[in-house]
Amino acid sequence: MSRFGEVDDEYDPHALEERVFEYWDDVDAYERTKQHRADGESFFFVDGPPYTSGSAHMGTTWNKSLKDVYIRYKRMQGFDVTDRPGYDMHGLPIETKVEEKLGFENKKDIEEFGEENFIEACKEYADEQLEGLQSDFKSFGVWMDWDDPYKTVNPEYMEAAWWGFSKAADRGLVEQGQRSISQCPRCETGLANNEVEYEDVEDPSIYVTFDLVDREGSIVIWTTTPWTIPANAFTAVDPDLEYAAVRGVKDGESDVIYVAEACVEDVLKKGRYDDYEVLETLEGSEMLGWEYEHPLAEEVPDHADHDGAHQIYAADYVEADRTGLVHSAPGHGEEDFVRGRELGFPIFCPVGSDGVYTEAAGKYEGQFVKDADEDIIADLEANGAMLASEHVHHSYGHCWRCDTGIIQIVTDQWFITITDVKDELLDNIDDSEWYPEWARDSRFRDFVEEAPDWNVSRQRYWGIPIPIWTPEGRDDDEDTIVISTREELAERVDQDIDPDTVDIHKDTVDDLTITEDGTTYTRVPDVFDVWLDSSVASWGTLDFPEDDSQFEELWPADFILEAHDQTRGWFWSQLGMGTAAMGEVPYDKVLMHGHALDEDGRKMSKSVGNVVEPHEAIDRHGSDAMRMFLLSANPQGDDMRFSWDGMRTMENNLRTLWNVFRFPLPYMRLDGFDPTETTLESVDEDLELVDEWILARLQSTKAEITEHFEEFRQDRALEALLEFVLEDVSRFYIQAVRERMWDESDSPSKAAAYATIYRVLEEVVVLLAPFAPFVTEEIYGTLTGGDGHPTVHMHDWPEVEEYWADSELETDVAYVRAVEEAGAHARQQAGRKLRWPVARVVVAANDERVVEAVNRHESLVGDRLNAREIELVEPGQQWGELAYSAEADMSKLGPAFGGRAGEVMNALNEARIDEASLEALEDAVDDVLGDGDELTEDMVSFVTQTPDDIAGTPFGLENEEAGVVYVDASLTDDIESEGYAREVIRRVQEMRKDLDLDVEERIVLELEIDDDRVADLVAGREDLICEEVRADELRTVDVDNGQRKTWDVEGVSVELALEPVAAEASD
RNA sequence: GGGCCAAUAGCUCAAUCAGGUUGAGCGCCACUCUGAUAAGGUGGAGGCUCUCGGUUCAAAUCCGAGUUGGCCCA
Repeated sequence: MSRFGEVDDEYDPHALEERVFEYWDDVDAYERTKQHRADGESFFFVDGPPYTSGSAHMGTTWNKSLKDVYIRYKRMQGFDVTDRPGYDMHGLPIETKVEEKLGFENKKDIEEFGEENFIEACKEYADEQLEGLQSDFKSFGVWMDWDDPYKTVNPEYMEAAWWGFSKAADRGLVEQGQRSISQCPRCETGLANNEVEYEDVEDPSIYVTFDLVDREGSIVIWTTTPWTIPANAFTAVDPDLEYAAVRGVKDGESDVIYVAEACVEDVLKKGRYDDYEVLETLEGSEMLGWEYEHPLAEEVPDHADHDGAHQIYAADYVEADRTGLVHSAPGHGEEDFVRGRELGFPIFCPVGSDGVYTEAAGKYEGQFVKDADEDIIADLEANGAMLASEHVHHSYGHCWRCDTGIIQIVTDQWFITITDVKDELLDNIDDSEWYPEWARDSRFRDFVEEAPDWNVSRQRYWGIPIPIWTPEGRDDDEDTIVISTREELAERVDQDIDPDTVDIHKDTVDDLTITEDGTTYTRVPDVFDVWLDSSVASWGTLDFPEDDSQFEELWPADFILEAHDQTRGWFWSQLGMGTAAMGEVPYDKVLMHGHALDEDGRKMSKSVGNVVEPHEAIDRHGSDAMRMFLLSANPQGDDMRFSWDGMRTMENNLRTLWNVFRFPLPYMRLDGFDPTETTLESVDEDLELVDEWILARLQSTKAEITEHFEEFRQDRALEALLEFVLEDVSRFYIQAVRERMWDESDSPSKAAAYATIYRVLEEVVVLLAPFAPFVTEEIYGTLTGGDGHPTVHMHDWPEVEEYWADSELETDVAYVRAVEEAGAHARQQAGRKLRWPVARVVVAANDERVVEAVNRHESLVGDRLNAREIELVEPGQQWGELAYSAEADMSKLGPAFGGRAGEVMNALNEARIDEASLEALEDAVDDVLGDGDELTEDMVSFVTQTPDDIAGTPFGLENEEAGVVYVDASLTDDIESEGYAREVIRRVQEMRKDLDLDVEERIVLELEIDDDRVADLVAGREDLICEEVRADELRTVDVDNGQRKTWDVEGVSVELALEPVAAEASD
């Protein structure tokens, strides 16, 4: 780009972004930026791998934008940042998508299709999805190493998982065992807790009576899963809870039932008893050991029949809810299973992995459990064991992928027994720093404290095979071989394989056997839970252990950043795996952001139809605006509401930046301004106050932005930067230096303004580059020509230059601006447009610094407020003809007046007095002051009430009242003369614009004013008018080539006509 | 059912930790400027600070109980 070249008149994000993409390509911007930092201190960022199904939604887009902004920021600070993106490509979600595509119903279809073919189809599908995600991420300018992402399906990555797992096994943390797990009967695999989604469904709700063996009556249990009744082994009570024996009467017959005392009324009502009587109450502990009969003993002949079966036991999962007695089936429920094992019971589970009753279920054999509910309910009724049967709406777990209702069954699974290292896990949490802190201390810690052993085995195909080989014919966890690398695999297996080329997916490794000491070992057929894949990302991303060149230096990760759903996901799996394998937490700093919600704060969901696609946002407002909008949201734990309005605002902000940037370009070009020669340092002597001020503001803005970045509050950094650009640069500085740019001669002042604005723009663009990488690139290129870096993203992060810092000056100008704003307000109150001069502006200051500031900037204030004269009233002095009231300071009034403080405040606010003294004030509020009440200086501040013709407006900084600006709007002939002249000028300018005249074009003007007095006043300013509108003479005009128009100026009719001089000459 | 977080102007948020007359930006409306012009400036309207209790002279703020939303867990 050539320096100060022509740029688009308007900010057009789409054309601009397209140009920048091409430019990046042409100059290898990304590669060179990375290369530029290759020798820097390393910063190890690890990308949490998105799952490759579906495209990038607004949440993913937010996540990647955040990553990009911090990566760019760190790079600019000189760090060599690891930026390898990752993709999570294994797992059930992809299997189910592929099954859907192929029209498969269950595992049998897959087996017929062939494991190898199925795995290949999954890989193809995942790769397709990956490409879609990559192009989405690239489209909004994320700079990561897209040519070399880590993929969880690559052999070297799978090996990283094997290695980690084998380290955990070395520490004795891998075991096989029975567990009660959530099983998806369709996918025929166990699910991790975090793969279970809860939905509201209708289920049976039954109250069942178990007849007692040694005494009259029965106990009552409640359940929503009738299909677990066949597996009942015992019933649980709370030994400390009060229970009651109740005789209920129904249809003339009576039953004795036992329930918790608190539940008596509810249960009897459910059972539709006409009347009841409490026979006795007893503690749960007194019921322990009572024996009862299995209500389906005949239907299920093989039911649990061991010693101690069908008795009452204590358990801590009992609550005084429903009946206060809990039907317990250790072959199903997790708590039941744990308690059953404690009691030493054998586990009876008559249900297969497909949810169909086995032979052990007797009468129900071959039925799908949920379908058997009806039969079981009917049988219980027939057996007289049904107290009440109804239905209930409740939330019930479903498979996260196929939406099938899960069942709890006990099966053999492989575990990483992280409960054995719970203390270590909790200790390791403290080695990580979280933003926000509560995410770690409240949320994460709670989760880790309660986390059970990690079930890592899945009975599926598309995953990393579990690298465990067991002696043939056995599948227990004794004498196992755990393989850690491909090399080790090649060495130990009986078959001949090449470790460099072998793909270690299930179809390949299933056939491999190991023979050692005369024993043949075969692999356990399971694959890993997909969460184990990403849990090893901190070394998998380095291709460790295959490539050990970086691990030592980089590990653990310096920084990770994900949404709050990853507390139970990646944040946890990495802690678990890191601790099990390495004894350490694999990350130092964690930034946890929220989810992207719709405009109403609801979750975006396809079924609701409120999803905003990122590409639509880009189409409407551009990538830069979208990024800035996303990055303007607080990243620490809070959810973000998407807002089209917010998007538009960001685009408008960029448009203002664009206008600020292109405004000085024509002048700089015209004057041949060369920023390498005319540097800020070279024009130091010629800098005007406003230049020094904007440079000082720039320094404190830089400091503020960097501080926010270090606290992971890029939203606040952006806010500070935008405020600087919009408030300080656009609305104040540019306004103030415009006239210096118009100066046609080469003045030192103009050079100083150029150098200042150049420095400001350059640094602004660098500071904004991490947020808006496109527009900043183009601006930077235009400013630097060939002299800068090839890309703004190679630039160093701007540091505060103490030389230019000047907090006193910043404060002074802040006062001046406050005066100006208040003056403009007062003008409006007085009904005097800015075009009309006012006789004087009086600044009544409360503070000596205001006096200084206004003195130093008197002409600036005078110009801006179009005042003939600026008058100052020193602190402590009073300006004539003012009335006063008072404002109360509640922090003083409260303690002094107690309950009456509010009343006193109101009286003070309403009081009107002639002089600002406490005595006068006390008199005015006499009726609310009691005997001995006294007002003091610090309780009140006086407020002025102004006379006619004069409007006053208070001004100040941040709640501190610094004084009052009065505008004297009384009229004189001189003022009216200029005012009317300005009215004429402005209308002529508008007509010039209508005629599309060039700025330099000369005209002749005709001027006809109805009102004699006004005509005289305007005549006195003919020179001014001619000069401003570039009129050569005033005379009658032939409007064939020009324009004639009659205007209403403050009620006076003014006829104007003009034509260009050139046009007239050609007549 | 339990844990964590949030709730303040139409919208996005600040003020909450350390109690003292609720603020900003955007949007809307009116006015204004006219050599950045699909830009700029000024003003106005707009708040039972989610509800109910408590502590206090004083509560958006502290405490308790709810309601709604989000995430997590069962």
